[in-house]
Amino acid sequence: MARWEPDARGRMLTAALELFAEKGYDGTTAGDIAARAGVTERTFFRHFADKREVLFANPNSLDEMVVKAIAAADEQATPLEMVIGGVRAAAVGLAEARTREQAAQRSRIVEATPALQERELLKMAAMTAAAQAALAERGVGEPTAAMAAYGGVAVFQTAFSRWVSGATDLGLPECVDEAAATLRALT
Amino acid sequence: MARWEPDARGRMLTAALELFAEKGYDGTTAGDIAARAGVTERTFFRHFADKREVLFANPNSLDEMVVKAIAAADEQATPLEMVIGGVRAAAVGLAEARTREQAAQRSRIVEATPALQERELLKMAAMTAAAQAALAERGVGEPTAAMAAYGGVAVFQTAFSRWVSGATDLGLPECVDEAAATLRALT
DNA sequence: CCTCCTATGTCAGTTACTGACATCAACCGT
DNA sequence: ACGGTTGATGTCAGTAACTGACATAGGAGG
Repeated sequence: MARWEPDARGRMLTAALELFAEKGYDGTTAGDIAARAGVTERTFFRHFADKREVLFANPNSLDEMVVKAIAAADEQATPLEMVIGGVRAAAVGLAEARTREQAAQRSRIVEATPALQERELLKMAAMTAAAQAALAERGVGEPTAAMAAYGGVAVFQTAFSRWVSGATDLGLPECVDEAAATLRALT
Repeated sequence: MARWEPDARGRMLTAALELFAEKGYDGTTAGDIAARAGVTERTFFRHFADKREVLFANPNSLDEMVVKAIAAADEQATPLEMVIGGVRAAAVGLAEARTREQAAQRSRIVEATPALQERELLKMAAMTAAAQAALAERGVGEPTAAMAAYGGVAVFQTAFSRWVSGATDLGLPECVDEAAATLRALT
């Protein structure tokens, strides 16, 4: 018999989601989450760098998918097309990992809490930086790589927001296509 | 004679900048800043919602300038051009308020501290939302307004980053023009 | 001269973290 | 089988970011 119940991390993850939904992010302490998961607060902070990270603990990071897709993109594609292809791949991955309702519930929590919005924005900025670096790897010059990365991530954010809003029946990848078309129409 | 020295807020502002430069953001406590400004920690938190806000306490908010410029934009302009015009106006305002060296020093502090990056991203997101709302006011439809706002803010961020980097002798507004040209060339 | 207003001080309390050290099942080599 | 090592956890004390409640006293206004 194991010394402790297995999958402490998983228990904390679900406990956190439950508690955030019940009492809100600010209304639940790290100790609350730990208690419901049957561990101590100290253990919580061993698994998550801070309280916010519980909501951002993704095994299959979107960044990686974006980077891989950019690295594998067609030589003929423009930088913007490469990034859009990347975020589309990430969208496919994300939609496989979660149902829209799961994503929407998480989104509701994040949108209700500035501290969580900040963290989400930081993750998006990391994705932008990763895309930019991947473009540089493909030989895209500096001001262009930055702008293309921003554009691609903007497409992703717009698409995601529209997807979870329920304003459409489209899947997330199709929302990406839609947002990409909007971006192209801008100029 | 006044009961206290006047301009406590201003003293805290400069004390914070000094201390962050001397000991780093994480190395200075709110109490340190208050002490150097000759007030108590409690007073610090009465003036600033949290420790991060000391670095983001701008009297003339960039958002306002962007919004005003969009409201005043030429009827013929495309949504993207409206936002770019807005961030250009903000760039002019910012360059009037601070020297490049001041902006660069502040940038160094922010870039060295994830917590401050998050806050900066939140401010940029607020600017995006403000621009989007201003576009909506001008009758721009939803997916387009969001993408145009993202694009314009991306231009601003790229321009600002290039300006403070010292890689060019251009002024901030000219960096905006440059970044805008890069964005237009993307498609 | 009295009164309210406002900026500040004081103090106690909560919560997010962090470091140091202890514990003990499980695993690994002999 | 036995002993040493490892790794995930517990325990505990401490720091720092805030927050609420209440006290204080100059200054403005009647």
